[in-house]
Amino acid sequence: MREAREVTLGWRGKERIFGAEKPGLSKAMPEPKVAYCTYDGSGELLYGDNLATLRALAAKYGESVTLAYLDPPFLTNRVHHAKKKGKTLDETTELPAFDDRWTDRAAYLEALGERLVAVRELLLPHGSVVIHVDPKTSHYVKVLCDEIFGDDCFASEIVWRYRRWPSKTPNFQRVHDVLLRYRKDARHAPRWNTLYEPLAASTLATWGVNKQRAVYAESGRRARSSTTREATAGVPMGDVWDIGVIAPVARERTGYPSQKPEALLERLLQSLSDPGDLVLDPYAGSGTTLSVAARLGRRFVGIDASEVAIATATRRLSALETPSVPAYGSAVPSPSR
Amino acid sequence: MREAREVTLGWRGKERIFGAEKPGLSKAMPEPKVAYCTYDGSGELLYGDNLATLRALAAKYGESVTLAYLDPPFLTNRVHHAKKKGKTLDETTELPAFDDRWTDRAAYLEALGERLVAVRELLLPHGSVVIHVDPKTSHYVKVLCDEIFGDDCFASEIVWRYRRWPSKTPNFQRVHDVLLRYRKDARHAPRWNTLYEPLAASTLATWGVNKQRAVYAESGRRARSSTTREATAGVPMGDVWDIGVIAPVARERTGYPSQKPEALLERLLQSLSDPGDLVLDPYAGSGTTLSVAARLGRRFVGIDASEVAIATATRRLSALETPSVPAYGSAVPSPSR
DNA sequence: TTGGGTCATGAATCCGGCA
DNA sequence: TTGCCGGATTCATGACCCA
Repeated sequence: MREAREVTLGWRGKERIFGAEKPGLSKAMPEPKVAYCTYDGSGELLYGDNLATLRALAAKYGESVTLAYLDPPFLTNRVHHAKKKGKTLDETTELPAFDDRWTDRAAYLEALGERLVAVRELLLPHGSVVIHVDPKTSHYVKVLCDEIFGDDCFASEIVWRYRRWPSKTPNFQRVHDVLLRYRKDARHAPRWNTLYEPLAASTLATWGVNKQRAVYAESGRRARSSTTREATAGVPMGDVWDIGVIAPVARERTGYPSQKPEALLERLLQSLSDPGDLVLDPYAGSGTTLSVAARLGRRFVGIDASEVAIATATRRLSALETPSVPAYGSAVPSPSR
Repeated sequence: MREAREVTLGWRGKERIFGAEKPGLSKAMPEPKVAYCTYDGSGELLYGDNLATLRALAAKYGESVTLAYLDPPFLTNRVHHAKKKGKTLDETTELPAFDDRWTDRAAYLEALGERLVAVRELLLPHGSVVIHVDPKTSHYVKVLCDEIFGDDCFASEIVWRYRRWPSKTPNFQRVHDVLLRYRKDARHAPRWNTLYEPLAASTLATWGVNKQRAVYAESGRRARSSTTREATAGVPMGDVWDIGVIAPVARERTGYPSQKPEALLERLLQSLSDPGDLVLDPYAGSGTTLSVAARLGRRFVGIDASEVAIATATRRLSALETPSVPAYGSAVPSPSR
């Protein structure tokens, strides 16, 4: 009775997501190849279809992942290309990096749903998934995820606010992406480290850098607040993050489309995983997640089916392990703004 | 065939939304009462159920609204109270303002969906709807709206980012609401005025306050940009808005729960309506939309079914029209006890 | 008039205590 | 054992007062 009033997404053929073949049973499953492995074996990059690979990982390792970050295509119905600089500036070439064309929204959601179900199998009870989407797809993905993870496991909608060159359109400029976070198990204390942001200007002006504390009158009623001697760490980080897109000339930039800033992944990994934890990225792309994981001492597994992605990520990871080459960015956590 | 693959929300009893009785046919429809009307007749506040009232308005006026702003309850499953200050601080009393309890999510979506269908009937071809929700409900509401308005009429997801006191939670602090904007008709140029934000600090440092212009080499390739003599108006406004919540001691504050800042409504009205246009708010509450509409020279219609809301909004609107009393007269101790 | 210092209190969220 | 209620936590910000 109650069940029948659940609100879910519906389309023809949806059952495919949940009725998926069990891991290891499909004969046609191509064996994923190890494209890169760190010197100490703490991280690897796998070349192959991510669905098949996720199922193979689940069969082999079971629950082992503390944080899974998924940066799937955004249902743009286009092929995205990687830019590669030639010797001269005119010789810049483009190679197809990934294909984001779908017969319809249902096909897109089926593909993503199957992968989310497989990722969930790999999560530890205190683990999280973060799915990176845009404001056109986020709503469908959230409703789908509520069904897969349970709406009581929904933790946060994180808004990544960036700044970019404005376009001339009779509308508010689109300057944000959305990250959905789910927990594996609502009854388990999640892995969590609180990060802090700087205080608001008005707070600094009024209270300075010391902690506030409420003061109560003898009657028990609230009186004025006072400051303490103790310095505050700042305000606990919110769910709206102001992080610049990677500038066209940034050192970090690889030319791979859809590349995300390292600062974004740093925040996620620092708050949702500890050193030594296993981080998973089934849409590894240019390897930002893996690179940040390596720098922050997390173990990692990345998967991608695109040759260009594998080449880009491999190059990036090797550069990290070669001490003579400076690593990207600094390990210093950057406060917002 | 194609139809069957549409992705929509499903639940038992959903057909109610679209199969609603036609306006004017229900005998039991209570006649809405005019609770307040401006001196020149350009704005009014109606006391009654908003669904019945919207249908009555549609029958009477047809398409006439340029901007509809809806601030429905957020599915909190609680009753929300208005605070009323007594003579002494101890005498602060609470009155129930609105009831946000539902049997399930489906019931909530049915109620909202019926109202959205009725609101759509009232929109001019170049009109917009803006629905204010929180990150727990926004996704369901967006999927529902895609069905009602068509996903090609989805215009923006606006993120209202605010600052508030922190809570101790092993999660990112929730510090944003979501506003969904839809157009009535994708083939019609929408009502639109571009607003501007101040330049980012980094831009100011590099470029100063003058307009940038891209410079192209003779080959047609992009060279470095230059500044022009002309001062820039700033960056066209984005879809992430940093606006403070109404401070506990602000004049603007009425004590009504869920009250929204006037700054938020100002941005919406200025960009999505012109002076003289008709603005509709079916969940008028404390009357912020109406008050801002009156100040900005827009015509307006507000509806609410709560006595406390009607009293609060009426007080606020009268204060605006009484020149001897400073605007925001709501902060003045009310004469009634 | 402008500017700095003081005050009040909130669409929060967790946790512990008691039913 | 589970579920509800109240206490504790401690940032943000406009109003006000006074120099």
